[in-house]
Amino acid sequence: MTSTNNQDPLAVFRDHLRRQQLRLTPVREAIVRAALCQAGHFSVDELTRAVRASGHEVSRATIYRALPLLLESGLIQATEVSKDGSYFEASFGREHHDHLICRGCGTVIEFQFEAFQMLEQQIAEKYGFELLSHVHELIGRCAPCRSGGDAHEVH
Amino acid sequence: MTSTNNQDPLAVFRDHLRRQQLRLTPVREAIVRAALCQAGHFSVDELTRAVRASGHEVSRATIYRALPLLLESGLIQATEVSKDGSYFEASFGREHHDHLICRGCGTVIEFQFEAFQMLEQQIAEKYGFELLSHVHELIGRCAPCRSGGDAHEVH
DNA sequence: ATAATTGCAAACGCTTTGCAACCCC
DNA sequence: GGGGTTGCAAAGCGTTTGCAATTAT
Repeated sequence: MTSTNNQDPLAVFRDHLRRQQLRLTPVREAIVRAALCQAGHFSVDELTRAVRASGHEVSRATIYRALPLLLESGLIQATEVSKDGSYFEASFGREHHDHLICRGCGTVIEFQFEAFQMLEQQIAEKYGFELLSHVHELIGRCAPCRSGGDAHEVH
Repeated sequence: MTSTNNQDPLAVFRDHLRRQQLRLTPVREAIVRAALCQAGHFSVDELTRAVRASGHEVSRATIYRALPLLLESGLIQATEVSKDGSYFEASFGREHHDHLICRGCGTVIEFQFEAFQMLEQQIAEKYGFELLSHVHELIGRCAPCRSGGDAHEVH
């Protein structure tokens, strides 16, 4: 129950900016409004179009520069839509597993927990989906990184 | 219990290639070997370095062209490491939720299931992690796409 | 022999950044 | 008026692709 959480999101945003001596410009305001109006998930391009549709010229560069501010102030969050690709792992003959990842040093621990699979199956069925695959990653800080202070930066 | 599953991975790969009238070249063989030797997760660059370290000149382009073949033949899988960014959603005042995504039409359904959170917490503790966030996406085919045949391609 | 494979370099799409003009505070 | 903000265009980065030479079958 923080003080700003029940306020108008724009106030939250302005406070966040002020705390860093940054400015609330009309363009940024339009970006915030547009972002909050988005029904569900949106890409940078979709947000850009939405801002422009609201009558504000804006360059993609400005959107890109504003996004971190919206994220920091908690108005939006990165959806982490599963990005198939970029990383791989050998799977020949291996059991399925999910990942526990340390944000500090990048360590990846594999874990298996059948209970998850069953619950996932139930949810898929509930919505009439045929389940093909899933992404399940737990992101945290491992014991060494928690005590050791700053990140080690590996992977 | 398919016929090839217990064979040597290279045989699986060769079979897969042959089925499509593709060729097993020394370079591809080296790529397969290197991929299977990788301890855990690897990027395209890491794989390229590994192949080169094994004594084979190879261009990144060739690696990129070979990866789909390894994926199709089931020797490796895309890890889908959470790619923070690219997609966002408004989070101001919203409850946490996870996503059920249709591979056919891109529909995203949000779901909440407390049981997951508790299990995740348990796993994190088991490995001494402080849990910061998680990514949990179920990927499947929605009812319309299952019956309607081919994808609709939306989002 | 013939069609697949390869490396190179150019093209691509998305994101970041340097810079000069601009404008909020 | 000073320092943050913006747009533009250029640069980056990872991935894809056209092409001519090469090679597996």
